[in-house]
Amino acid sequence: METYDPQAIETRWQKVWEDENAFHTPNAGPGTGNAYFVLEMLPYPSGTLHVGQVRNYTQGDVLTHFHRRHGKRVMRPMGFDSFGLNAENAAIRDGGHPRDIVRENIKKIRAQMKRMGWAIDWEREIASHEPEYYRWTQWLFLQFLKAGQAMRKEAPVKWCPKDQTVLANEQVIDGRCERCGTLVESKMLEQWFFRYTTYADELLDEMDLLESWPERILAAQRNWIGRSEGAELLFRVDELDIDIPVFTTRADTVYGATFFVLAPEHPLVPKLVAATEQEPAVLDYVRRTAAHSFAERENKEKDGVFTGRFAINPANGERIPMWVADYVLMEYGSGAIMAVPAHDDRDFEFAAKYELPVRQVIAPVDGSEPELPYVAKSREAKLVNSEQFTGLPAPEGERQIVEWLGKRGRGRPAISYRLRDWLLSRQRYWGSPIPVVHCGSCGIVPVPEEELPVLLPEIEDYAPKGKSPLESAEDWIRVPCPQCGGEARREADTMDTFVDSSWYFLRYCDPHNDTAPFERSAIDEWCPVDQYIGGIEHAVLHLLYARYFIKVLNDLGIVGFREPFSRLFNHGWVDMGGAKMSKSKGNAISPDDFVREHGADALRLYILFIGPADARVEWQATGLEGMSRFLRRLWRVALEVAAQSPEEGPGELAHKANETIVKVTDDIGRRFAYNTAIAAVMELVNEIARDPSAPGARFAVETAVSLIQPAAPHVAEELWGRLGHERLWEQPWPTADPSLLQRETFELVVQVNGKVRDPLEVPADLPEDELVARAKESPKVQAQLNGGEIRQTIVVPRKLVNLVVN
RNA sequence: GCGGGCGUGGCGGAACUGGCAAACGCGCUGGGUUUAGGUCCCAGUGGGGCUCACGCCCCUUACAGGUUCGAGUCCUGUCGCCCGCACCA
Repeated sequence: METYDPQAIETRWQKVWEDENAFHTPNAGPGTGNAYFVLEMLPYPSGTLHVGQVRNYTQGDVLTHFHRRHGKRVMRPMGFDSFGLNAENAAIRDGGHPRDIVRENIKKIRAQMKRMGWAIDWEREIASHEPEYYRWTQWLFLQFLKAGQAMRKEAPVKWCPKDQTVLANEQVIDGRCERCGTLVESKMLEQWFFRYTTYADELLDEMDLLESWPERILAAQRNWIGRSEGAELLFRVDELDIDIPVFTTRADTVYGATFFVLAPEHPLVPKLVAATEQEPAVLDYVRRTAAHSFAERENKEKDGVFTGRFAINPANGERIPMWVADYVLMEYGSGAIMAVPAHDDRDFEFAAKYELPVRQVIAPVDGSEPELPYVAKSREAKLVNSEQFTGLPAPEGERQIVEWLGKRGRGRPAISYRLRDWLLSRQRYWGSPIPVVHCGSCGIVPVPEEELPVLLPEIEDYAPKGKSPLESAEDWIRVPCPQCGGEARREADTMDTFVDSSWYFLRYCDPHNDTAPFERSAIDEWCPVDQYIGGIEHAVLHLLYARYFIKVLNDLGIVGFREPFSRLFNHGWVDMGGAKMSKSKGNAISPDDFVREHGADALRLYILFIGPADARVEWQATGLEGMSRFLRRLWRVALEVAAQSPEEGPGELAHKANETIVKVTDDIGRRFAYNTAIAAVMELVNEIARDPSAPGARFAVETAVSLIQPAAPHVAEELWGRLGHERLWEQPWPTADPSLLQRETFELVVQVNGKVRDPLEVPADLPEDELVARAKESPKVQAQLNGGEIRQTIVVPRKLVNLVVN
């Protein structure tokens, strides 16, 4: 018998699919129906693919085939997130232009993807570094600018001293740069921001529109947005005519405020201490704090310095000392707090260090004496030492105090968010230029849309210098102002690559459009994405940015929906040596050797079989052999069955095959349980192998081949041909024959006191009382009953009988 | 501290709605085919006990309770692990 030769089979079919453009799905216009958009997250073209990424795209591939064969017009595109530091750093390290590095990498990855046999519509390929793409990234930026959603502002920002660029909040992990691990510093800089925070409530509330996002992602986003309801209270600075607002979630504790703290970066600090005895000490403290990285600041013991000033507590008129301390953050709330040491851990720690007074104003309702700090805020806690509010439950006390202060103009309910605006400018070369011009007389002027794209200039030296390398492109940077024609300079910063990936799925719908980013009709046909697949690492990065982007575009009337990704599946990553497999960790395993030795089908099957699709798994190459073994067995059995004259008839194999159809369809379509789907087909093949000449064997083999096709399309296609058929990739998905799902008998589980005593084969149509009678007849059951009296009989139709005795 | 999740053989895992725990695969053991190795085929493989044997019994899903005729699955508590956020007022 001819042996299974995966190399020959796979390259043959890959050529057929390529020649036929088999997986291109053209636009058919909106309302055509049946459109289904399968999308995996945009890959970053660093080097070559590893098996962890193979997992992502193989899962998407199974769904692509599955939905195609259910009659859907599936769009399954591919592209590359090709701007960014990775290519730029490689260029600095090894020489060469980032563009050439990216081009090389994309070429290699594309070849690997084709060799994996993934059903990708290559006619829609995009790459974010190409002018044809970033022209429209720039165009979208201008729409945001017009709408007031993009702006320049000075703010305390995170700065990576190694990459020499600012970072978005989301790119700082444990106080370190997400990319290089360097401790991140704080700088006060004027930068470009998207007004992310204006959409905080929509980003929270419209989570209801998401059909099946994993709870952990939603939780991470809720957590990241960090909405908290409280109040803003006004404290007057004694002897100065200045009011300073504070945000608090514990207005119920206002009578316990014994001191007041400002962040070192608070703009009023210099004014408070100007020309006072405390000025040198305070300014020195502010300077020393600025020199600390965020991580250092978080981990050190709290300290601070007295300003010499006092604030007036708006509730009781008390004079309380004002301090500057680094445990108060300028970025949150108003950058100043009322400190209530009796009921806040941090304030308590600070008060203990500087021997500041502690006054308890909340106590348990049961009258017990709590250990301080006592942070309870519930109906179990009541106010004490709080003048007319004493005795109220804490939540009610809060409400009344805010209302009372409000009437006197000293407070109001307020909401604060942890979310900060999205800092989008980067002082680096390899990104899309921000399409504006700085003019001495007109200020910031957008580049006219018809002049887009603003092309990246060619420069010699990409090395980061703390300001954008584009500054050195003198010819490029000097331009006449589009408004007044006077001398002006181009914006030299480039955009965060997350801007590129916030809209790429829209471009797939109309990838070659050169007069607009996309036709609205193309978007209406395909979007939102029906099934998005990607790793959890983008929980609060890409996934939140893209949601924001779409909401703005929807409000601008550019797209007709609120949420970009209807359904999201988070695949688990692949570990190697106990750590997540990645290029940067140096533990990446290339698929190439496995493809060469066992074939793409075996690797595809194995990566699906290795564990539940959403679980993290450890890479173990030994399991791959089992998949090769299975494919050889399938090959042998199929050829053997193909060679014999068909002996049809609904035997046991026909039942088994129909049950397998039901199981596999449900596993793939509803549960994303590719591992058990494959196990089910294996079971069927094992069953056929026991007697390939049994009745129904041919039907069973064809079913097995058809069901395994989304996971192992090459061998399935080859065997389908040898079984006398054609073009399996276009065949309708098999449906089960209900009459063959019915069996004449079933195995009745007979229990005594809940323990299985005798499984009995009985006719399917036996009435309940007959089932019980059969159960009682069983000698094994009789032995267990031991003549005892049956107190209760439980019958589960078509499953079991449970006899309960004393 | 807050939030999300997990704990099943030597290993990866299955058991979806409470109904035969360990499907499927890896590994291992024995046997067959083969000049040999590999491939391939057959059988076995959670623990303990009884039996010459066919078989039969008991225990077992981190631990302790609970609900139920029946719990890996539901509830309470404990222990352990993973992930995200964290000086957010």
